Amino acid sequence: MDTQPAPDRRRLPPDERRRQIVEGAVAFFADVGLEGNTRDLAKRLGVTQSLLFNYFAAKSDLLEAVYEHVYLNRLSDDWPTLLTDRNRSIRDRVLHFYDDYSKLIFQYEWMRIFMFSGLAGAELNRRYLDHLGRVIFGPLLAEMQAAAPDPQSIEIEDLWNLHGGIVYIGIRQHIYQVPCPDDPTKAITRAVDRFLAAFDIT
Amino acid sequence: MDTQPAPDRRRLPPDERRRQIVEGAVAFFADVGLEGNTRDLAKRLGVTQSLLFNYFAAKSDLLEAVYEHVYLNRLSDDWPTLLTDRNRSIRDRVLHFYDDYSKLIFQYEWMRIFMFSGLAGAELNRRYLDHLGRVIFGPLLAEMQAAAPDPQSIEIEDLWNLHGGIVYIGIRQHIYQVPCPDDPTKAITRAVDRFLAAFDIT
DNA sequence: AACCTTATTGATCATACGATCATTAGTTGG
DNA sequence: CCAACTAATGATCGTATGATCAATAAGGTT
Repeated sequence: MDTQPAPDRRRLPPDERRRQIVEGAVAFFADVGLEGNTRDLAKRLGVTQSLLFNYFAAKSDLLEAVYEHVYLNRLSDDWPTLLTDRNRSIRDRVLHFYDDYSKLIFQYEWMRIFMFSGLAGAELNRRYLDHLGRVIFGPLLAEMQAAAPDPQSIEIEDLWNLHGGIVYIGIRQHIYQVPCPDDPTKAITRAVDRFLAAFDIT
Repeated sequence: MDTQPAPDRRRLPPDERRRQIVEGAVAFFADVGLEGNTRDLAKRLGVTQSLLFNYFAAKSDLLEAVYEHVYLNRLSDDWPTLLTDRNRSIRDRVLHFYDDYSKLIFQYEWMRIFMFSGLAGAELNRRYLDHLGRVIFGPLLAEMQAAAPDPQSIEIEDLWNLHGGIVYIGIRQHIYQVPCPDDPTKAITRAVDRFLAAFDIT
């Protein structure tokens, strides 16, 4: 047996250390919740608890950085363009969107931190869902109505239902941690196809 | 202005006090999460913090009572019977079930405590979902397969998708607290009808 | 009305946690 | 190789929190 390879690599460049702390904090708070304590986090990072306060004046500031790290770039700007590209079938577009989207959100850290902050009443979640409604489901509803024989039959609430059924896979996987399909693609495809068929969208 | 009407109604019968504490604790922990502290709970109840420990040896015991109060009778024994009653149409049975079920679970306290305990990794949630799968979705799948022209086309995962889309209404309402339909009946009915139509179940 | 039982309280303890700061030691530039 | 800068540490503070227990007083019984 040899000596421990890196007993304590102290004195990282501040940028790097900060990044390390934030990424560790994301993983940590995703596990234990936003009320996880700074001592346990420091232990997991292999640094002292006081070091955290050299980089963040208060725990709430660290949580802000965690939010920013997790929420940033979670919604691609390309999706509205993708969803309104009438050179492709609605089915193609929706499946492509949910393929991308599920890869982004069906992740342990995102799912859990989103849920933790939602339960804490964070405004961030409402803003996110509002954004999702305006930027994704608004245009998508218009596209579907344009493609459906009876446009008035589709409502925004139907889209939320489609969405909820899909998101629920991630909730089962990462929140309740019950057995569910490793690859959600099949379930998503079937749900989308049922949805489009119901409105006679081809 | 008069004196306070009931400054402190002390000395309730133990059973009644215990019930009052548990019910208050359900509401309290649903609001602030399972890590809410006993002093705030006592303040909300209008009793001293130490009184709580006369009824529960530890906070964890109080939480057990909260779980029991919230989870108990959340799954009616009648539903399996209802769902397998072939004198009624599948549509009737499913709508009836989700009418009952949504009334039971689309409640602030249930939704939030279920989510809080799920995030905390509680075995209770897995047991509940497992029970749901065996007692509700198992029989329901069999009924649908018996009623569908192509029985093999329906999978249990499709039922979870239907379920998730419906449950997501409650999640939006009570977890994220975003605008959503006051009465979910319409959205549920539409989702169920789309589902049954997709499998040609009449 | 006095008494007794016990539900309830108030004071208190031990620990957990966020936050602070003087001290230590890793790294870089000359 | 040394000095200066500062990243990182360790000790410590104040408060919050779960839990304990002797003292108190509400409410029924006689």
